[in-house]
Amino acid sequence: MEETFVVQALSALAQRNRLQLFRALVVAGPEGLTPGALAEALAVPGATLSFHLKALLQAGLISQERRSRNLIYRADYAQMNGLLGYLTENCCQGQPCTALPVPACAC
Amino acid sequence: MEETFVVQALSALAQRNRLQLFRALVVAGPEGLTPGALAEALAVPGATLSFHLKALLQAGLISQERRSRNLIYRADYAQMNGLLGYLTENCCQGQPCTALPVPACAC
DNA sequence: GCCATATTTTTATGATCATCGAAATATGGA
DNA sequence: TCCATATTTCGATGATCATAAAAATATGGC
Repeated sequence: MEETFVVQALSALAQRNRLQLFRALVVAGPEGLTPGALAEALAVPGATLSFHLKALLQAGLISQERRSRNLIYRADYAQMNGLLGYLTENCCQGQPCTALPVPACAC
Repeated sequence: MEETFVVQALSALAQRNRLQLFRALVVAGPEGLTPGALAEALAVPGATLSFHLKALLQAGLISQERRSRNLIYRADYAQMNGLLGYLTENCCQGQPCTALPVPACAC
């Protein structure tokens, strides 16, 4: 995993609106959510929401699919797991650590 | 875990210098590293380094201890694990997921 | 007490980010 | 084709961040 990608992904998550957005999508699971549903859930104006969804999308943390008139956003669990794993890589030079279970979400 | 803390921690990690700093401390393990060693390892001026160490410290991701003339910085593994767990909390409403192993580093 | 070393704080500058109203665009149905 | 709905892009504003030189501070040894 690229350091540049990791920084971008962490930047994307390091903001209240976007963190809530991402978590909502993580909880929603494979069905995902539309911008409309998210805007209502988080009580954020459409333009602001779109701005933040774009950031998460460009960071590769969520995906977008058109479903007729709606868009559907979903969390990208693979990227998320890669990101989490990166932070603990080579922890303690392997020495006194419990073998690092990379956090897995297999939705 | 507080959302405010999570955002601050993610912000702290969402920067190249700080990410490298944190990872270096994660790899270093319980012995930690001094600012001098870190400055040399990352090739960053002292003032810049100190600025970033402070951010990680205030975010609770690392700890500081004075050891005579040197300071020693260490990664805070508990906070890191809490942070990682937060991102996957309530994933997919519990449904089709492999039970979430929270990533553990027990250094 | 005084010096050398290690580290932090101050300060200034330029760069990037968050917000959201208004305008623009896409989509499906009539 | 034309309208209504869903969503995004544009644009302006204020706020926050990264950098690093220079000055300030802490520590231990002499």
